[in-house]
Formats: sequence, structure tokens, C-alpha cells
Amino acid sequence: MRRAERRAHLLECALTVFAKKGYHTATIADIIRDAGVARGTFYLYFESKRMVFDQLLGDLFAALASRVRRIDPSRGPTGVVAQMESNVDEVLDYLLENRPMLRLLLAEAVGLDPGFDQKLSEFYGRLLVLIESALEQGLEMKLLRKLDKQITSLCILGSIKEVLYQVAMGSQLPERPKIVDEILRYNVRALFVPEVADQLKM
Amino acid sequence: MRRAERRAHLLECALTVFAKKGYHTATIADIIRDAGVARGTFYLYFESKRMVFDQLLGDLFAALASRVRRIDPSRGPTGVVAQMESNVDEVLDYLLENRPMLRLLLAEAVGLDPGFDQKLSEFYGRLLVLIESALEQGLEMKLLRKLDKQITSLCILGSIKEVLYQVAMGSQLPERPKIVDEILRYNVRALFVPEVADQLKM
Amino acid sequence: MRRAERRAHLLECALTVFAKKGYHTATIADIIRDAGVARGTFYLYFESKRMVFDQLLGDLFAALASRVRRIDPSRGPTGVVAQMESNVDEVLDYLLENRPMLRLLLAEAVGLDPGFDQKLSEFYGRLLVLIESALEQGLEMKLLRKLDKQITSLCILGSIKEVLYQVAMGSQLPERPKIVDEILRYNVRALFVPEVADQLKM
Amino acid sequence: MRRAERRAHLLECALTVFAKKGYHTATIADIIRDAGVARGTFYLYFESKRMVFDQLLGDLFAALASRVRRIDPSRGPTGVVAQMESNVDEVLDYLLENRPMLRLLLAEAVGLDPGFDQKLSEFYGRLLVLIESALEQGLEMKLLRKLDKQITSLCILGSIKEVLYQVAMGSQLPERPKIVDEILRYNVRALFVPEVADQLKM
DNA sequence: GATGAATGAGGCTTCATTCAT
DNA sequence: CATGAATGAAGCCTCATTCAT
Repeated sequence: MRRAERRAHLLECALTVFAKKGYHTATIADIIRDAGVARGTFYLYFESKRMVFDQLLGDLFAALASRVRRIDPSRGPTGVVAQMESNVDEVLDYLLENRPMLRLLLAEAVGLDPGFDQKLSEFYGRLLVLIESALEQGLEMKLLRKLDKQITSLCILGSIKEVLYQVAMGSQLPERPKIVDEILRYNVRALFVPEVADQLKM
Repeated sequence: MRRAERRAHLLECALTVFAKKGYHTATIADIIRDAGVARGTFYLYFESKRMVFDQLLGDLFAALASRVRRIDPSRGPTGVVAQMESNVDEVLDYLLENRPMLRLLLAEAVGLDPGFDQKLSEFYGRLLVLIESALEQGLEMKLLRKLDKQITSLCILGSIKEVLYQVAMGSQLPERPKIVDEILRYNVRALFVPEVADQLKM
Repeated sequence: MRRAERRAHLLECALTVFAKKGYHTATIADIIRDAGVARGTFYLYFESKRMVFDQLLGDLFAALASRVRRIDPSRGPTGVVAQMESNVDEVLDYLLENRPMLRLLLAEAVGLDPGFDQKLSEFYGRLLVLIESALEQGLEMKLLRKLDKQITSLCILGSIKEVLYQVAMGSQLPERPKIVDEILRYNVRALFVPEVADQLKM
Repeated sequence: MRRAERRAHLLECALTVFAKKGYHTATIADIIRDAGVARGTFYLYFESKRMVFDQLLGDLFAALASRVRRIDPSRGPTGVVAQMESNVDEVLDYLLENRPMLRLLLAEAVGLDPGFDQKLSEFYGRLLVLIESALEQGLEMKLLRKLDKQITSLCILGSIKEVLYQVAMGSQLPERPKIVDEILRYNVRALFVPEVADQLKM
């Protein structure tokens, strides 16, 4: 097994373990048992338990960031909604294919220590900036009702996160297209002026 | 100091410590230092570290449950919104007065161990049932647009939780009435049929 | 066993172990086995392995410092030699009664890490200052031959340390009075002008 | 690079590393990094970390032994002192040109483990035998004052070692000839009967 | 020979819990 | 009841040594 492969394998096992037991409860012993390597091998690839988690979180952020596109309003209301849908779709696609990642993000990375909390904050902060600027554009185009951008972007983020959280926790939910559709409709209704929403058939 | 008082004092200190450092990072030493009692004394009042946290979480659930009323639809749309507002208001009232509790609920109690996760799930489950039944009634009264009750209730819960999460994390946000108002408007628009929403002036 | 007693006991055991196995080879396990206490108990009294050693070294330095008196030349050559003798005697007294300490000082504390090395340096530095100032006085009183104070004080220190080192290492040597006498004679001859040395019957 | 060369190179690097960090603190990683070879290569040339140190110490002993000549008393007092001077000079020459070796001998090889300690003891033991036999001869020739050979030889050894130790530790000291001169004068005065010492102009 | 990835024994330290006073 | 000293299981990490390529 080549260096890169083994590293990837270790990351994968670490992810599984963290997702299952949580950061604090998970031990290096768990990870190496899962990976079938010796203790020292782990430290050949990662400085510390903390650093693997960091890496996983970083990878996750990168994967998500690459799947979210800034919304371009020039194509009119229908285009905007399509782009929102695409963003939500892409993110869900990735997260639903990577349940352990989802769990990591929503359940295991919360409240670990100030360092992790800050990374999380920064990540969500960047997401919120994206959302706020989309709202800004929507407002200028008179597509959206009067609203407070800051609070509203939190509501949007939260409405998506909570659904994902339930998915991560293993709740029985409808099929993915249905989920995406429902989240979108909820937010379209919440944000757009009625005429536009109607016109979008939502 | 009587038994009950000392127990309450210990709980209070434990809450502070858990909120500040997180469950795993917090130590018994932290708690008893804060409380000014001896190590053994702690175990005179609580079985274990785990049990104090359990107790705190239980108390929090009880406090919140007592502040959320089932929505009675008989008083018409305006009444329903007023009741929604009252629920949101009460919960925020309590949580904003008890920031450590807020932090405990949203940041520290997540992903601790399967046991805690289940308690959280149950709590949110009960909340969701309340929301879903309110949605059910709203649908029957033709107040609400066509929607999937399960997903939608998650969106509602999430839109509120996320705002609270930011509050717990110390973000700079508008004043409380503004927050409540904005959350409500967001959800009213998201849920109600346009005519009703308009009529509610939201 | 009271706190102070147990601490002293642990220090004693640590000393024994360090003297026998050396700082690096000695383990906490060795110390607590010797002391008959649990692992955690050790850390109740000392921050770390390093800190116990520090403490021991500090105690040793204090004990020795309290046994070395600055030489007062006002009582003439005989008095000076008597004071030298008394100093050497006191130090040997202590060290021979505390063989493990001796070993610690001369064999185990050397080259451990920059921190320890500096402490040692400072200690010997203070000793050397004492010796140099004694030489200075002796020169002014015309009791001593022409000499370089710095190098000579090193020679004096070394002549004593080496004998002690052999004692620490367990070599078969003459009785203590004989040792002290011989070291003194060696140094009296080395330092004093012949007439004075003769007059001292050495 | 031929086998012998690479071995020598590794020894050199090991010496540097041991001198700088001490035996225990130094790691194989340090040595191979310094030498620019792979980990396995090290073990192609040496059985173990321990064995490299052994080798270095052995080489050092050999180098020193070859530079110390048994003192031949047949050439009279002046000759004896000249031979003493030559011995001290040679040894200092070598050690001052090989500071890392000096540090190894005086600071890093002390108190490592019983095995090393014994090697050191044996080395110094051989030195002491040389010194003692020189003293013996000096006594028979009536050049030296009455003295205990064993203790006195320790004093002599110590007076030299301590000066070297300070050199190894990097203290600011006079030039080498001055150092040698001072050590010699100190010992000549300490050992010889006054008339002889005077005659030697020391 | 040379390489460097893999190994795993072993050390240090923490901290929840117990228990004698 | 209260105390705080004692316990020891358990976790993290290091590093000398081995071995397949």
C-alpha cells in the first residue's frame, strides 16, 4: 500500500470511528484497530488525534465549498431558484453519500474545544456571507420580500441543517428529491414576494 | 446550607463549567473549585459526572417544555400566529436569560455519547410532534399551503435553532423583539397561504 | 501519613531510584513501586518526573549552600586553613551521609538537559565565586603564591569533586578524616607560599 | 562511498548529535538526518544506538590512551615535569580540537546506565594507575612530599577534569598555554617538596 | 547495499471515583 | 455530613528496531 493510499485509508477509518463514537470517546486504539495498523503507523501519518480530526474537518469544508456556487441573479427568478436548488442538491448529494461526514459536521464537531468551534464558525460564517449576498441581490431585483438579511440567512441555513441533522441521526425521512423539493419550497415561500413564488409554481 | 440548596448550587456551578468548557473538557475539579466544596461532597449529591449533566439536561427540557403550549387553532389565523409568537417568545425569553443552558443544549450536548444523543433526539422529537400537529391543524383550517409536515417541521425547528445557536455563540445580532419578529415573519411566509399571510401584515 | 510526610517519603524514594538508575532510565513506575503508592498519588505531590528531580536538586543545593561558609581571613593563616577544613568537612559530612544525593549531584545530574545543566552551572558558579574571593583575600594577605584565580579555583573544585565522585561510585577509599586531611594538604601545598604551608605543618 | 567511509561519517554525525543533545535525548532520527542516510542504513553499520555510543567512547579512550605516556623518572625532576606537561598538553590538544568528544566524555557519558558507568570507571581507573605509579616513582626519588597516592591521584585527575569540563561547557577561559601552565604549577606545588618546586621556578 | 514504512513496547500523565478520617 | 488523600484504569505519544522492496 502506497503512502497516499494508507493515509487515505487511515483518514477513512478515523472518520468512521469519530462518526460512531464522537471525538472524545474515540481513541487512537479504535482507529488503528479499524485500519489494521500498528500504533506507531498512525503517528507516521498524523501528528496527533487532534490533527486527524482537523484534517477531516478541513477536507469536509473543502468538499462542501467546492459544491456551493455563488448565485448569479442575471438569469431571472427561475434561474435563481434553479441555482439555489442546484446548490442544495449538490451539498445534499455529497453529504448523503458521506453520512459519516455529515455526522461529523453536525454532531461531532460541535463544542469540542475553542479551536474546533472557531473553525466551524468560520465555515458557517463563509456560508452565511454567500447567503446574505444572494439575499442582497434578490432584494435589489425586487424578487424578495422585505427582510433582515442577517437573521434570515440564519433561518435559511438552519432550515437546511436541521433536516440534514435528522438524516445524519438516521431518522426515517422521504426520498432525497422530495426532501430537496420541500426545503426549497419552504424557503421560496419564506423569501420571495408572493407573485414571484406563485409564478415559480411553488 | 441545606441539602437541597447545596445540590442546587452544585448544579449551577456544573452548568457554568459545562457551558464554558464542554462536557469532556470540564473536570470534577473545575466544578468543585467553582462550588467551593470538597471532592467527596460532590459525590454525596450526584452519582457521577455523567449524572449531573443528565440532570441539567433534564431540567432544561422540563423548563422548555413548560414554556411551549400546544397551539389552539380555534381562535383563527391571528390567534394562531399570536400563539406561535408567544411560544417562540417564551422559549427565547428563558434561553436568553439562561445563556449557559442555551450553550449546553445547542453546543455541548451534541455528539457526546449515544445516551445523550438519544435524550436530545427524544426531546426534539417531542417538539417536532407538537409542531407537526400544529401544522396538521393549520392544514385542516386551510390556513397553510400544501406541505410535507415532517420535513417542514424540521425546517421550522432548524430556522429557530440556528438563530439561537448564533446567540449562544455570542454573535452580534439585533435586539430580541426584532429577532422574534423576523423569525416569525420568515415562518409565516413560508407556511401560510399568501392571502392569510398578507392579512397578518407580515 | 500526613501530607508532608508522604511528600518527603516520595522524595526519598525518587532520590533512591534516580541514584540507582539515572534520571532517564528511572520511571515513575520505579518510584511508586518503591514508595508503595499508586500512580496518581505521585502526581498529587509532584507535577512531573522532571519536577521531582528539580526539587531534589534544589534541596541538595540548599543543603550544601548552608554548609559552606565564606572564609574570613582575619584570623590569620591557621584560621583560614581551619575554615577551609571546616567547609570541606561539613560538605563531606553531608554528602557521605547522603550517598544517593552525592550520586545525583555528580553522576546523574550531568548532561540531562539544558535546563538541568544550567542549574548545575549556576550552583558551581556560586561555589567558584566563593573560592575565588577566598583566593583573592589570601593573595592580599600574601598567604598564597602567585596564581590565576579562575583556573586555580577550578582546580580546587575539581580536586574535591573527583574524590567525592569516587566515593559516590563506591570505590574503596581510606577513612573520612584521612580523606579530608589529604585533600586539604594537597590544596594547602598547591596554594600557599611554602613558608606558610610549612608553618601549618602540612 | 565505501563502507568504511560511510561508517566513519555516521560515527561523526552520531558524535555531534550526542554531544549536542545527550545520549537519551538524541534519537536515531537526529543522527540519520544529520548523516543524510535512511533509517535502515544506520542499522547496516551499527547494531544499536547503544553500540554507536560504545564505539565513540571506545575510540575516545583509545585516542586519549595513545596520548598519555608513562612518566620516566630517570631524567630528573625537570624531565618529570616536562613529561607531565607533555601529557597534559597532548590530552588538551586532542580534546580541545575535539570539543564534542570532550563533552561526550565529561558531560554526556556520566550516569547513563551501569554499563557505561563501568566503562568510564575502567578508563579513569587506568588513568589513575598511571598517575599513581608516577607518584610512586616520584616518592622513591624523594621529589614528592609525603602523600596518599590514591587520594592524591584523584585530586590530580580532578583538577584537570574540572578545567576541561568548564571548557566543554563553553566558559570563557584564558588561552590554552596559560591554562596548561596554571594547571601544572598548581600540581607541581601541590606535590613536590618545596625545594624541588622552587628549583623548577614554579 | 540502501531505503523508509511499519511495528509495538513502554513511558508519562489525567481524572473519575472511592474511602478512611 | 464533609473532607481531601489515594487510587488505578486508560489514553496519548515516542522511538529503537525490523523488514519487505
